[in-house]
Amino acid sequence: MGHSQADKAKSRERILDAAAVHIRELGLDGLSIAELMKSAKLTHGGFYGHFDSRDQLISEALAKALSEGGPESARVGSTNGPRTLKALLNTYLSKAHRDDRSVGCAVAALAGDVARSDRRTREVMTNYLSQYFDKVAQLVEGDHPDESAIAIVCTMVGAVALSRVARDRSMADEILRAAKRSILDHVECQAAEE
Amino acid sequence: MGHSQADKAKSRERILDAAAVHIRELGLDGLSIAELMKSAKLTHGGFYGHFDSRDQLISEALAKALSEGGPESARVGSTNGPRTLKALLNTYLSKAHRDDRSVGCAVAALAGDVARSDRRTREVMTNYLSQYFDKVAQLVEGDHPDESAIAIVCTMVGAVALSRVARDRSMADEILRAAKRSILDHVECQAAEE
DNA sequence: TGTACATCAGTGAACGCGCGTTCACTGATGTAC
DNA sequence: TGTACATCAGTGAACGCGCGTTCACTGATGTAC
Repeated sequence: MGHSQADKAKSRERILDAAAVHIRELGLDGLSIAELMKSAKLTHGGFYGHFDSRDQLISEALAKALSEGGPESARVGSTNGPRTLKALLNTYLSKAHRDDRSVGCAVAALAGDVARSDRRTREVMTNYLSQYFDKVAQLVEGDHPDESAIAIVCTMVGAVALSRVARDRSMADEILRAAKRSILDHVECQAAEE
Repeated sequence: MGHSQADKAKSRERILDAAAVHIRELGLDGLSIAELMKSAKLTHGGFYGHFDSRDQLISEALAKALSEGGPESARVGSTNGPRTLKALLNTYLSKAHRDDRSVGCAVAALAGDVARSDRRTREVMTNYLSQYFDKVAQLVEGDHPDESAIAIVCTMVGAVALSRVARDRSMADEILRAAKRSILDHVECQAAEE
């Protein structure tokens, strides 16, 4: 085994990447360090050379998962993020996003888990939400863009979460469709008011 | 110890009541049978006299939690449930509902957990959602009450979940307020259109 | 260039612990005479 | 009414297991001469 700083940093990155996937698939409680280290092609004992504790890993993995965003979905405002509300909704409220939790939006997958978690983990998602609201606000017009943006994000997150619950395929699809239509109706309706 | 059927049924009910609270507080993974039985004033060995397995308990406890609804919130259409959309939102999107998960809406608390759960557990929440959408649809007017109702429920659930994540109190409150205002604006705006 | 040594990322056995589950037992109650 | 027995809800010790965490060790690489 080598021991350059660069190699160690790469291992840490590999663990974190795997963890960001694991938590979205299995939930915060579902991640096991032994399984995680297998995914990163390492033995479980090595974990504590990179992280102080499971809790620290979780909060860092959540940050990583959030930064990956979703299927281009959450990366609003980034260079290649969606430029319109409609484009955002088309990716965020897509069947592809619903069906692949492992690379999707961590808010939709983990909000319930994070609400029960420790201070640091909640802070990570809180900070992300705050920025995310702002970015979505830039995509909406009307008298209260900030208020609208918050409500739109609530609808988006709720829709993906509920669509993943529904065992009935047509109901699951209908949830995504209804949320998208309703959000677009809302902004059009408000625009017409002026 | 007695052994009448009535006594046994009462014990089972006590376990189920406690479980419905535990899962909302701790998540589906957070419930421990030993802790649960302590809450029900029994020893943990007795559990299997009432349930076949932890999984069976979870799906029944979820049904129980859902039927309890929330702080009068989810019991739309029941005798003492809210009669208007505004009344529903005032209870569902209240600080009291956000701050007491243990008796609140199980969808807001557990949608993410249930999405990762077994078939039976997902079915329980799916069936509940289907009925809930219908009940909310009865409270909205406009051209597409079903579609609107689904989107409204997504917004409500998302808002409570995100408000529970936010560590910043004012941000948490703002999420509830924005969701409420936005939903009411939406229905008014659509009504004005006609 | 070649050898001797120091470094330290990663290994894998071991730890105590709490989990879900099983089961032989207890003892209060209901039933039979 | 009083005694003997059957029932069975609940008890509590025990099970194997996987968890998070620790630690003495390994062995490939970098450095010194």
